[in-house]
Amino acid sequence: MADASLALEPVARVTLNELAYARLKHALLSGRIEPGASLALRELAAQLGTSVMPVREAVTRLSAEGALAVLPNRGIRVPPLDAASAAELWRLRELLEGEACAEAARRAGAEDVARITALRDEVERCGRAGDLHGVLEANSALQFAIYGVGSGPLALQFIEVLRMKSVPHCTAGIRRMLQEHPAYFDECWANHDALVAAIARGDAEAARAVKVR
Amino acid sequence: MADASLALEPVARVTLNELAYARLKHALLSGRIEPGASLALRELAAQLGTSVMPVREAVTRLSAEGALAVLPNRGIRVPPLDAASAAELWRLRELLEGEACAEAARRAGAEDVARITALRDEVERCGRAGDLHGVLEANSALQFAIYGVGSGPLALQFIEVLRMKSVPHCTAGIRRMLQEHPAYFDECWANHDALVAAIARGDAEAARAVKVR
DNA sequence: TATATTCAGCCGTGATCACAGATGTCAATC
DNA sequence: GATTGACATCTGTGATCACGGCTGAATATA
Repeated sequence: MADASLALEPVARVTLNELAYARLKHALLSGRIEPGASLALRELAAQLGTSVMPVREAVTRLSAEGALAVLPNRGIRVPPLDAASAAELWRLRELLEGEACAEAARRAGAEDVARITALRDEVERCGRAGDLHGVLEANSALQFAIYGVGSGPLALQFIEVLRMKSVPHCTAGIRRMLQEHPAYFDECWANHDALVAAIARGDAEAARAVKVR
Repeated sequence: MADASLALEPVARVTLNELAYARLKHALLSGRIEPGASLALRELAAQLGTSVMPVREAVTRLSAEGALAVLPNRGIRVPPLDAASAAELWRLRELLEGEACAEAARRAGAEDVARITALRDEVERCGRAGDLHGVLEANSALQFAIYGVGSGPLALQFIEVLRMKSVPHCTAGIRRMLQEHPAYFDECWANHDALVAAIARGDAEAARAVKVR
């Protein structure tokens, strides 16, 4: 019998459907899919270089999470967001992301704070450069870095779903603001600063109270 | 042109994959799938009378939600729950279900309270009869009736996912308790009473604080 | 010219087939 | 008798095909 003490990490078996899901999720979270756009299974499959099969499962999953909507015979869209759903979405985001921030404040060590501070600077840098895609990407990285400190994978997954549902509807507004009223974002940077400061001094309730998007 | 003022509800287009999902979800929530059991795509398809296709998408979705786990070439199981995941699961359930109870207490009308009271009685009746399946089913109905009062579809969906992940691991323990220490459940009925009473008098914080499972 | 109709093309959904990996049984070997 | 080897079988994954439904542009009709 072979010696089992090597403790080799098993090779990650990543299926094409997971890959397709990750690709679409990232596109959604970084604001590259707009609410108006119409996608098609076969076209996405061609872009990924696979058959429709993996894409179909990825889309089924995103549709189940409410991040995409499949219109019977007419393609795939980002579903519209009515006022009631939007209100619930924000309430849940505040509940879950607030709790995650509080937990991060309770548990963050010095190295966590340093990493988070660096990411905050990156967001602000992209913002001042007027780089919409960069802002969304960096902002997402910042927030998930914060949530990752105190929250488990399950909470992170819920937050991800909530963000996938809201980001596409915010992108256009953010783009306009970035072009027309860049000064508006000073308030955002101030909120970022307040959140990072609250985490640094371990003030959970202050961290929960800050509203960052 | 036809008169459009009839305001007919569009016919629900329910696909087989949604149906398969609903069937599996219900089986999970009512404790009919045990953590040890091994399922197979083709067997489930045969039970549903369809091809593997719809079942595959339903399982993909449940696997994405963490309610089922797909082992590469070895079948489908309820994933094991380690201590850390279980702790996070309960924390999130308390956060979300507590919030939902609080919201229900704020908004419940007399007819809501009446409906909820009737369901509570049904749970207790099944419990006293030693009917495990009935308890799980009725308890699920009771809690979702409560959550449905004050929460939107998104919150309900999250709660559903959390329960799908925890119910299978609780079933065996509940069954044992029901057979060996039925008196234990008096405490549960007391909690149910406390929750219903808090909702009836609109005491949100009391409703949030009661721990019902 | 304006309206109704048809038809070709594209869509998601479901079924079926092909394939590689993992398992467990059974026989051959030492 | 214990161990190892091969093989039949069952698994999920991915590709391909068939089908009914919807859309939109071109055509026919008044």
